Amino acid sequence: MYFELRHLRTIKAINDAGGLARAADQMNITQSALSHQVKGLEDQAGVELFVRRTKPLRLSAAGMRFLKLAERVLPEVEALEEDFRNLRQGRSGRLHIAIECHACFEWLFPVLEQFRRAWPDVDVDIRPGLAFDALPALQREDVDVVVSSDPESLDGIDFSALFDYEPVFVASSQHPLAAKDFVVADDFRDVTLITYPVDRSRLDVFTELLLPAKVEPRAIRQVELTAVILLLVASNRGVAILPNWVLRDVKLDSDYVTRPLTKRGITRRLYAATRDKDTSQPFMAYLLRLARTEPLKPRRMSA
Amino acid sequence: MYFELRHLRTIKAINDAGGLARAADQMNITQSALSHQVKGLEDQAGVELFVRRTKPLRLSAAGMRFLKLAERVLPEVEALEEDFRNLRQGRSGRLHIAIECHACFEWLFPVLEQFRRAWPDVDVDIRPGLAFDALPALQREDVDVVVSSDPESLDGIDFSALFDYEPVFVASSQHPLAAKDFVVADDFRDVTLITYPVDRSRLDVFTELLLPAKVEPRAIRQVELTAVILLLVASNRGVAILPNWVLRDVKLDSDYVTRPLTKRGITRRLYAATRDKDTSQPFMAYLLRLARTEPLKPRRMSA
DNA sequence: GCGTATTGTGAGACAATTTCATAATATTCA
DNA sequence: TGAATATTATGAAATTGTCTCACAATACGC
Repeated sequence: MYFELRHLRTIKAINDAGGLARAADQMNITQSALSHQVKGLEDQAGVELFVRRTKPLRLSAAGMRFLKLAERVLPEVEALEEDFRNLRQGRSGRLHIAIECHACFEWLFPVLEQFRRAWPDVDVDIRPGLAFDALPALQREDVDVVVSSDPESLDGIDFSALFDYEPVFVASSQHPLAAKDFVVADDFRDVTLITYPVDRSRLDVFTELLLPAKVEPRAIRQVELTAVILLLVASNRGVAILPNWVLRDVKLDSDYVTRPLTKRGITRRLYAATRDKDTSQPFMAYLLRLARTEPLKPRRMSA
Repeated sequence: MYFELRHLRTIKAINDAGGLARAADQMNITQSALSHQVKGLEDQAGVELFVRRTKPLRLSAAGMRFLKLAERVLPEVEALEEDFRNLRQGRSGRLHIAIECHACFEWLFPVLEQFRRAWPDVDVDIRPGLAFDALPALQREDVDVVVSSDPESLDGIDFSALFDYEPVFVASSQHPLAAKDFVVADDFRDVTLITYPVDRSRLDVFTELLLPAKVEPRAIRQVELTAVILLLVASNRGVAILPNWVLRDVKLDSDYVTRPLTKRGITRRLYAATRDKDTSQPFMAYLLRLARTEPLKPRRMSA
């Protein structure tokens, strides 16, 4: 017993049109074809779907059940068809973003907030869980964008530069190192370093400064939330390295100071990785444009 | 762009089996056929449903939407198929009952209560609205049983006798007519008659007694609920004619008395009309058996 | 009843799906 | 890396299913 959507469409059409002949007209097929089809369907179901005592035939009790199913299912199917039409025209789609850098929440949220207004039909999500192996996940279409500062040459993957940022040293204004104009690797031997709870290979402090200099901080404390890191730093429980954009909106707060890493400062660049076939999609282009400009805009200062 | 359930089944199978070849096996079809089908489906949709970078191919973002639809829709379709299988075996079905006689609620409810326990998959309902034209509705499969006391010879309709009943006169024990051993038509000239709010042609008092004798009661009051009729009768606001089964469970209550109509009493017979093709259905036969015995069983007396 | 509207049926035309055989491509493991 | 294996793709032929055409059968309305 195998039903098809065709059958659901038929039942609904016959019910709507109030008869087999009219329904056939409406579906642009012969009345004969419909008659055959109904016969086949009733054979399949093993149940009489129509009452044939009267002349425009009517749905039987069993037929009514079939109709109910049709009226629940067909709209859903049509919604998907509409969805795909939009997808072809680039109006809808999926935008699941994996972020490798933990602090990126800070600028990504406002970006997505603005994005949603422009592309309401796009299914937006952030998936922090995939920090590992984000690029394979991108190739597998588990996600659609990966934000990363380490571009790789990968088949079918585009890396678009977003903006430059500077990992800066943050410490309490009471901290001894606050007296310096800039900090260097050796300065970390005697500090408690507060970091995000991720592998060292994904922390700028280590990759850019401490690992090359083979310096190990006195202690490391891992904290999830950026706001909490800043809180701990302000109360002089440790120091941190954070991207400058994080500090933008709290700079006037004088509980802590920021200093460059090394005399010249360190500059890094953030990239968005996308599948090349998606890169030029309208909504993807829109996101990239937004992500390039939004984080650099001035923002209101925190209280 | 036309989707079919076949496509939903395919997507689901490929996802479940984790690959096209395994899915083909599982569906008892060649791998080639599935490949062709998927190609056709993607052409239809105009959207890539699978990621083909890797070897066991995987669903793309768009494919996932398709899968979601499949997982919502397919169980519903299978439920209907199961429903039809039951229907063929007579385990499920519909039992919508039209009652012409207003008082039939009284014995029908307990009957259906018991029926439901034995046939939980049958869709039971009472449709009092259809009192008019109930038999055409039966032919049209708008209902499945009609309870009536006026059998007609109709094509495709069976009338099964249920039980005999006696329309009896009910009056307050204070009422003058309570003194008589039986009542006749002429006795009604000076009484207020309480009836159900239906046409006279469906009230036994009129069809069996008053119309033939051309007697008109002094006043008629129409009341919907049997319990209310009894209440009014008990407080001597009028008299009524009710089927004896209604009075069975309140007989010992001495506020009112019952008397036969005419010296010999009047006997009527109740029938269940069904479509002949349904009459021998197991659950229909069960209902008829129940309806023949249940109303005659002794019931607990009311308080 | 008779004309009209509606549904049913069989044979052939047409379209879609499946199979078979085989190529192309990815993955695995030595 | 390269051979062996697993997986998917493709084209042509066979098969199956669906539709059309012509007409028979049946119900409806006046």
